[in-house]
Amino acid sequence: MEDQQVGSLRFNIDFSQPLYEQVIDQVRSSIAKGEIALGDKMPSVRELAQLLKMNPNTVMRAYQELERDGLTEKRRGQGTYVTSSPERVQSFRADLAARYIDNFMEQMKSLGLSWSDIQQYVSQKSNSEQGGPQT
Amino acid sequence: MEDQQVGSLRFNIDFSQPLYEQVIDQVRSSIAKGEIALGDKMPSVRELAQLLKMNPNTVMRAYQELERDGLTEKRRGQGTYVTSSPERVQSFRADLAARYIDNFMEQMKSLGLSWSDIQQYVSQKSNSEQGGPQT
DNA sequence: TATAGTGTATTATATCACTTAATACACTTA
DNA sequence: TAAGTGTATTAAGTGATATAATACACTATA
Repeated sequence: MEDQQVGSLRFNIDFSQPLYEQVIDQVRSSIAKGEIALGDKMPSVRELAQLLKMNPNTVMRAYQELERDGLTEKRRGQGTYVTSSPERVQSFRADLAARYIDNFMEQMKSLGLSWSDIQQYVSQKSNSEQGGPQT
Repeated sequence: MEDQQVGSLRFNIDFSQPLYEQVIDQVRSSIAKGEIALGDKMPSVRELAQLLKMNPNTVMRAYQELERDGLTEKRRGQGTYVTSSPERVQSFRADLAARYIDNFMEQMKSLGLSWSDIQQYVSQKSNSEQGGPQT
């Protein structure tokens, strides 16, 4: 429930998922939404570990996956930086979106629901809320 | 990869998820799609365990959650049966669909994607395949 | 009344993912 | 030289998952 802030990064950590996955997801999201700028310096492993009250190894694990995804770059002795390449962010975003969508379509298929069923549900939902499904 | 069949139930078990979750998901799906009829007898705990090469306790765990969901009923000394109530199946299906959809919308939001972005992706995908996104 | 087949409960054990802890090393900057 | 980077290693603890071996109460049936 408690939000943690470090630089332009926000974190909201709970116990519903592995800690390293939550760090990955929330950094990803910040980059995808442009909340943290390309080329920006990330908090150091130790600094983030202390802030989020977790072990440096746990943060390391998250940082390593972010680098594998091409979203961050490491510079020896200097630190971790958000990639400066908008293309990498874009392609990662597209890949991840495709994965999410495919997974979702599988779930709908397992319930025997069609795409029009889904559209109907979403349009109902967006009418009962303000602003609709757009971010 | 190997499909297992017992009565009108099909199972495809791998090691990507906990075994009991896979049993739950696949029985749910069979009921939601009407592949197994309302009121039908389910395989016994021991029978399914032997077929799927897992421990009876693991199958039991799955069966208990299916009953909690209202999708099955147990009769002492007789066995486990699919519920005879179409209403229960419908309401469960709606609940689960809502959960899936909300989760999906959260994922899209975390990537900064709008509902129209998603529709565009899905319509592209259904054009490059046969039959479209309907089941 | 036996017997076999139901679901259920218990106890023990094993494995694996996740997490923490403590420490050390190589590199870069100041 | 000192402080701050990422990284690697070893050890330990916890909880979820799964198996194994039994045992019990209930029901249908021969």
